[in-house]
Amino acid sequence: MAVVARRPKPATATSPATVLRRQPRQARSQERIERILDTAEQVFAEIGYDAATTNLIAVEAGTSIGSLYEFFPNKEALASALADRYLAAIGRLYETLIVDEPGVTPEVMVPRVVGALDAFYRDHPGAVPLLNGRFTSPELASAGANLQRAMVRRIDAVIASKRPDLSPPRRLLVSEVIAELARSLLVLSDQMPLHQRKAMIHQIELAVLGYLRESVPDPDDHLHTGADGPAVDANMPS
Amino acid sequence: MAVVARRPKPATATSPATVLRRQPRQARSQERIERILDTAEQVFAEIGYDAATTNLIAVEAGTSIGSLYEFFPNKEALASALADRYLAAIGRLYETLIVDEPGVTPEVMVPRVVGALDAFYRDHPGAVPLLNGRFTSPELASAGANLQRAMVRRIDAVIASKRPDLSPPRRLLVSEVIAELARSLLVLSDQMPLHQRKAMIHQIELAVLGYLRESVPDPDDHLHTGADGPAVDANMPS
DNA sequence: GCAGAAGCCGAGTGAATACTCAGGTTCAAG
DNA sequence: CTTGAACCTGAGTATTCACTCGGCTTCTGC
Repeated sequence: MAVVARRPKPATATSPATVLRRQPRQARSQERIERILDTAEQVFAEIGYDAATTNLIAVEAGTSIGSLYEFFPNKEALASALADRYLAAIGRLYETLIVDEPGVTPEVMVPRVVGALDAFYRDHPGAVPLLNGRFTSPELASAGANLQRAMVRRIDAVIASKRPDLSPPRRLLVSEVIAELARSLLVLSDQMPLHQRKAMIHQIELAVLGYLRESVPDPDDHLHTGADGPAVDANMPS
Repeated sequence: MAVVARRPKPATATSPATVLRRQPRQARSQERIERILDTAEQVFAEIGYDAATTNLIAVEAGTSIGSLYEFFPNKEALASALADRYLAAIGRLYETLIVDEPGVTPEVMVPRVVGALDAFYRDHPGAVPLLNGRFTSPELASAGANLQRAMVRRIDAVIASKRPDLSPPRRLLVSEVIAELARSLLVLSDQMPLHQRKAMIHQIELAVLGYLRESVPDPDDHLHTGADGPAVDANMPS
């Protein structure tokens, strides 16, 4: 991985926020940019960020390196632009799926969210290493962390509404665990052979639901109230 | 990542199985090799395989590139040698911990295995990307896959003994899910900030146990026998 | 103590590759 | 139609980095 520029920095000290070196004025170049990004996504996913050369990306996109560098200041900007795409898409997904609606039980919501995320990562195999990789640039890492926090907040809000009896810190821990389970699930399913993937995903839904039952015993469920209440001791963080 | 030689292959067509170019005859060089490997482990873990240069590893190990290449045929051999170390250690760990003994319930074994693996990966942060990385060389990938299969087999054997009522394919699926949960847990805990890690690990144990209860209802547990028996439908793979 | 083997060193080599730039082409406004 | 801006091109540049090799040092067996 190691998304690090070879040379310390090119002389152009442009603002770090902007991903594009220059805004395109014509439709032709706008399309070219899209094509370059689509190709970069493919190439990164297939051979990894480091092994991907900017020349290869340009050629595969049917253009020249010169054009690539006309708009993207450097190789990392390609990764950043892709990350922006992914973050927006996943953010929308969360907003749509992790909601506090009356009839939506965990048994309904968990498969829904898990299924949607699985589908997304299947369609975008480059997203996992980009957002969750160990050696990405600081900007990408913090972008991924923000996304994770957003998911935690949404889950926390839903639990707060459904289960007002839980203490806030306890709720937060559970939310964090669920979000982490979800993230690791995605990393996992990303590495799975396709034929096992579907069955495995379903089992993982069971694991999440199992964790919920284990960790947050349902007061309405007379079958689970009994000697094994909060299952195991010491559920709180130190 | 992309553990791929820059040049197709150096002229020396040595056997691929051997990690060392030559066996050391003197104690001094044996120690040097160990030091190089220890340093490589650190450096890979800190900045990743690609960003790590062989020169840096040599210097950090207090030796010269010449000496490094005296024993290791190329950069990838360093990774292979490390993988061998890891595989042996984790294999021993499985043999010790995943065992079919009378008094050992899931509630005992799961925390034990999870704790040991967590400790191992904490002490060896390079192991996760090396064995579970997406763009490692084919040899490393298949080594990691073998390890995973070994874990599945051991879990399967234990379940077979404890729960002879389960059908073999069902058992296998459950074993695979548990092994995958364990693996993803490690990838996860590897990326966690240390202060959250302990609490999170415990919660993940709950998730594994919760999955077990959800997926393999305990016939002895009168609290869980009832209307929600096997919890959710369609537990079998297509 | 000697000879030869084993080990060690690090400047140097060649290939890979991120990025530039001078010169050409296509567009849009007047 | 003209003109200048936007756009495109790809050979070339500068740099990095895996790996070599000739010369030196240390060890071991006799």
